[in-house]
Amino acid sequence: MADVQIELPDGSVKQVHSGTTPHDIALSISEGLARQSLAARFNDQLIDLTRPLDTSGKLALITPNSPEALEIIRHSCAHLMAQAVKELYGDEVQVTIGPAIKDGFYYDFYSESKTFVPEDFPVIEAKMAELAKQDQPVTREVMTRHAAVDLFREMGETYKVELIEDLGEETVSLYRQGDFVDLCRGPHVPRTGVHKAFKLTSLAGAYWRGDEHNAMLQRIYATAFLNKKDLKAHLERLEEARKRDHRKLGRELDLFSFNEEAGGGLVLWHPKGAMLRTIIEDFERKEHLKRGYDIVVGPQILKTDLWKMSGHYENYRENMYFTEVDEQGYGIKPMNCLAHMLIYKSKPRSYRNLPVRYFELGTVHRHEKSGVLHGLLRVRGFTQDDAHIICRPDQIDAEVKGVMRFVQDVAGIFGFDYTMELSTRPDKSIGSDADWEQATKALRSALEDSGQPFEINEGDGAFYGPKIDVKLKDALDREWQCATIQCDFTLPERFDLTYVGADGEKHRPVMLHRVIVGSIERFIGVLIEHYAGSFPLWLSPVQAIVLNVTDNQADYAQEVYEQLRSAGVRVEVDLRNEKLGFKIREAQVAKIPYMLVIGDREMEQRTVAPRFRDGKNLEPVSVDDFVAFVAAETAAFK
RNA sequence: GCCACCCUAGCUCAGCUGGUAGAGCAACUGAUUCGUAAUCAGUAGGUCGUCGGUUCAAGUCCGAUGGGUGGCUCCA
Repeated sequence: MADVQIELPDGSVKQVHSGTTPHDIALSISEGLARQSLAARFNDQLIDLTRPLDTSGKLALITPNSPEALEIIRHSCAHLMAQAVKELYGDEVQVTIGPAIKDGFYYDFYSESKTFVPEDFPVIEAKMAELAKQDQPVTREVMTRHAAVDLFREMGETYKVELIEDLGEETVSLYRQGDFVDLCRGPHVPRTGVHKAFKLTSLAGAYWRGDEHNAMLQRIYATAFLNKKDLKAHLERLEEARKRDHRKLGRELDLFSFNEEAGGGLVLWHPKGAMLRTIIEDFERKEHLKRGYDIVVGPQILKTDLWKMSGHYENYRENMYFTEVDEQGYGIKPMNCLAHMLIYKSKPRSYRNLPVRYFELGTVHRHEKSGVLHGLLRVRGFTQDDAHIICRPDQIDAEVKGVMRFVQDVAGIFGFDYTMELSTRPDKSIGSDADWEQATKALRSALEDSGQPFEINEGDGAFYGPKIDVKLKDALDREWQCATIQCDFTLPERFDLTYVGADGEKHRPVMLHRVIVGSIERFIGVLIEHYAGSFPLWLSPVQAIVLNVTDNQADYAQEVYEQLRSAGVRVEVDLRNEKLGFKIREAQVAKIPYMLVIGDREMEQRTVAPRFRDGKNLEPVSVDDFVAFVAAETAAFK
């Protein structure tokens, strides 16, 4: 048998016989290492511990401390769950796929007769624990495609058969533990006994291969960790995240509500929520004016014929609301671009006056499928901080960069981390190659200039142009698209937008659709979770509340309240005959930044004693000083 | 839209295998005037999402429908 050279991470080289496994090598180092190891990395490829090595190369053992460990454990745990399900429900259920995902794993099952319910979880978990306790060896075997197809067909696993047939490989690898066999690339942990900390978390429907025309599978979500302590910590984190759910906080802080008689996905903004909106809208108007945008306002409904001309009727009709009066059809706007185009078209344009930047806090309505509605994050009526930049082709680059800076500035003010994606030309698209190339280049160069990492979604652009998407995360780490910049070649064409160039001829401008926060509703939803409801002073719907200790200071407290209110501070006063501790608690629960306590001392000295919501008491200050403080903080977006 | 689950007082929740509803908080009333996260006592409040069915009898079982939750598909 030929020798091979195995280089270990510490640089040492072991001379071993071909066919030696990573497990053997681990054992030669120490028994503890061999016992702990879960898998191995050989020349940048993850392999099983029991995989014979027949070439020289670099080997690293994957132990629980390795970054890859969790993913391998979760993937293996998905097999354990499938094994348990097969043992419990046997031929009633077919297995499909079961990958590791962020924070856990899932497995999709198909069954005509068995419907999983949450009550099955403890039963499945118990079976998993039983199989883990048996510490069955997990073995890999390789067979030809035909043999594998025959095997799974015999077992009645038609989904596996389909997978193997579509794989197009001559040989496939299977993993076996006990009586359970699954098609899988691996690698897997060596024994089922590795699984000590797992929990089934939820049930969901999922289409086979993600296609809604396919069968609906039953997906069981679960999670697994290296040990029980990590699992417990993870479950506690989830619990914490649920506390900052914007739907819960929205009710508790009395910001907004929904009403089923009004309709799903239609937000009712209560006074405090509407205040928050107003603050953000005022901020938006100011920031847009600063950056050379013009504010415009379009109508809520436009004639159906116009939506036909724009292509929305053809491509977006099922998402639109229509109405008819006096035999004239109208469409309620799902986007703001049409009115902006008409404004542009209202008079001849010169190349000298481009770009035009039309900004509108435009309220749109889209009929979203009922199952996708989600608090403020996915609604049917929302207001976008929408703008359309109509420019010469040579101006795209500078305009896109300007928008990117705008996005970064705003993200910085709110303290958001975000991820960015560039989506390029899809198969079905319109516009010339040159247009696409120029626009994509402009977007890419703006992204590169931003200095932030970004991902590329090849072929994921809109049919009318490439786009940049910026995504923010909610409390549960789900990503929500907020800002987006899209190049559009279609609408200027369809609406015959032109400008007169230096040559006296008519030319076609380019249009950029862009939003900075996206939908105000969604943004506020994410914002609530981001701040866990404790908004910074400049955003707080109520910035301060005046609290008197006893009735004795009621008149002075009222006077302070009026003084603050007329100075522009968003302030409330609580003169109820309650103990101070009670009033503080209520203000605290309402997450009001400053409580201004007034007792006899403050009344005598004509001051207020501020208490911040973190519990810290500040030195008593005069009302004027407090007003100045609020103004300074607000100006600094604190 | 699809799959599963949920829907009891304003909120959070109890209500066993069917025998026409209960708590805490909030609200209201009264007493208490008390300096940094809950003073005490009392009162009121629900045709158990809606419609239909089974049953002598349904919050509890069945069906439909509305809304919601977690996903899938789609998307700001």
